[in-house]
Amino acid sequence: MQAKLKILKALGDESRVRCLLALRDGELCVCHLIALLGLAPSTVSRHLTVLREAGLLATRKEGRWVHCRRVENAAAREALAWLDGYLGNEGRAAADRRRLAAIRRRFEEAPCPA
Amino acid sequence: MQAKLKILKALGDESRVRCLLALRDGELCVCHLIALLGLAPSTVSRHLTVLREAGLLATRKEGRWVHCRRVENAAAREALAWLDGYLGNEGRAAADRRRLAAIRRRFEEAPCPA
DNA sequence: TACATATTTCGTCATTTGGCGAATTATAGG
DNA sequence: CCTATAATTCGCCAAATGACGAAATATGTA
Repeated sequence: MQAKLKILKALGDESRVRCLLALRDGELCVCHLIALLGLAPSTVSRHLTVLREAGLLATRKEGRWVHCRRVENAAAREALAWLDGYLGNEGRAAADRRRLAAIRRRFEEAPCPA
Repeated sequence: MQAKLKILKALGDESRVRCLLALRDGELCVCHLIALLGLAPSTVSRHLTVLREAGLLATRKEGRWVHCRRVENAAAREALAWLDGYLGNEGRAAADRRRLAAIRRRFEEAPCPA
């Protein structure tokens, strides 16, 4: 029960939930998430560590950037699929999705302003 | 998103999850949950308040006893149904179910030892 | 090499959390 | 009434949490 409970605990924070929902459509780099959440880089990094340690998030380093994606194992997928259905259409998640599109575009032109 | 997030936060604690799973098979009185968790009555009461404020738990007073049950609305049911599937068969939950049967039996004979 | 960028780690701070025991409230029974 | 029982509320404490900024750690670029 401990592993899944850790997942539950990790889901008990709005910023972390927003990160996970933002990753529905594929990988994002940390600077995207920093821009999305509007929090200090160190704070976002901490949240991502919690998600990683809960087994919900995997990261991949590419040059200076760290790309984040959801983890694919059973315990994570079960939780994430439910999360998507439960919160994926709530106001905040929809707004984030729109903002994220803009952030993606912006980052294709200019470097990360984090 | 706030209401559902409150639910998520409420689910981020092992004792509260155990209470909710214990309530799968129907109402329980607070003293059953106290016996099940092995925590101080005041602590259990606090957890139950969190669950009630999250909209997951309803209570009904009958004489000296307070009976707890799961709430039936959509947001709660969605979360609880998922929780049952996700954690309902984990070791701890199964053990709790067994212990609960014993606790129920015991309480039919003697008064609450909380 | 020197510098800028992306991210993490660390130290600090205020707030929240989960636990307890003592006191309080409500109700049933002698 | 008085007492016992079931719960809750309150005050306390230690530990965890979420936020920040400063410093450290890569890594690409001039």
